[in-house]
Amino acid sequence: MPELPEVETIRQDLRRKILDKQIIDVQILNKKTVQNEEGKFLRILTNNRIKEIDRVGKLLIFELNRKNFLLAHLKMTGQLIYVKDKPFGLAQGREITAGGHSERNTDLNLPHKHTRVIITFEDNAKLYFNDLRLFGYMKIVGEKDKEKIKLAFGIEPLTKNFTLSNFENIFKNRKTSLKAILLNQQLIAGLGNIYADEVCFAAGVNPFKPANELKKPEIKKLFLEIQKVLKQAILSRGTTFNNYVDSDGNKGNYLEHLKVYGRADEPCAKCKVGLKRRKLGGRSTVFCSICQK
DNA sequence: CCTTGTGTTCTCCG
DNA sequence: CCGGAGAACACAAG
Repeated sequence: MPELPEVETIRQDLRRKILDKQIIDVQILNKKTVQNEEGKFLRILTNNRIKEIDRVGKLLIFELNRKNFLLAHLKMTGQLIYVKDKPFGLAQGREITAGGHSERNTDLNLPHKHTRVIITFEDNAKLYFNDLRLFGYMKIVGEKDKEKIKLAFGIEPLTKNFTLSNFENIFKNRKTSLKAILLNQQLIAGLGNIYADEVCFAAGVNPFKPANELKKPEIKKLFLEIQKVLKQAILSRGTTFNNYVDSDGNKGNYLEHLKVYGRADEPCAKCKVGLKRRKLGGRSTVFCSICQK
């Protein structure tokens, strides 16, 4: 479940690894993952270079030469794993030394049965797009389409465009629940089920509360907590609940910071009363009925 | 049965 | 009957 902090972690790491390197080979192992005609995808990528890596919400945008853009969305179970050229005699990826704080949970004997696309660079390093459930995708688009897609997203919460007044406007004249607002990518980009629940708890607001019933101080608290939670999650390199790993195959460290997500029936961190779990828009939602009004 | 991100489709209301 | 909002569904696999 990569959300903004996880996708941002991948973006920052990959920027240092693959920028400006020539792509010498591309393999499509599962056609469903690539949303272009196969020949076009291979033709545009091969011999091209990634000039910059951008992100909007949970979507990665690799800027290529000649005004082409490779979009990559991980959806629920996608991974982008970078592996340097293997020293002779060692299995791919096994040379990485121990000692990191993070725990490796990915079989780095790549490719494996969930590898869908492999991009090879001039130094024989490889970028693997793995995806167990086949929801994720890669797609090459031109500049016009790229801009159109970016415009469809709402405010980026960690940019200067995210102002209290912009945020307040989102709540006006809307009857839907607070959490539905937070999850709506066309309003605010990047929050998913984990961070939406965490932000509601941190702000002390009930996720089921209708948007137009929120008071100004509640909106302000949400505004501040969105930024605080996302920044801390990025510093922790994201949350690994099930499937997520960074581009080195390492887990994120934010799991231990989660106060509500995945903690139904556990005591609330603030008041010690058992956390509740209810469905909201088909999504599991965990909250404290005492601390979140 | 459960898990979730997002695009599409359906329904409701003024 | 139109527009928009919001809810429901579809998808995928383990």
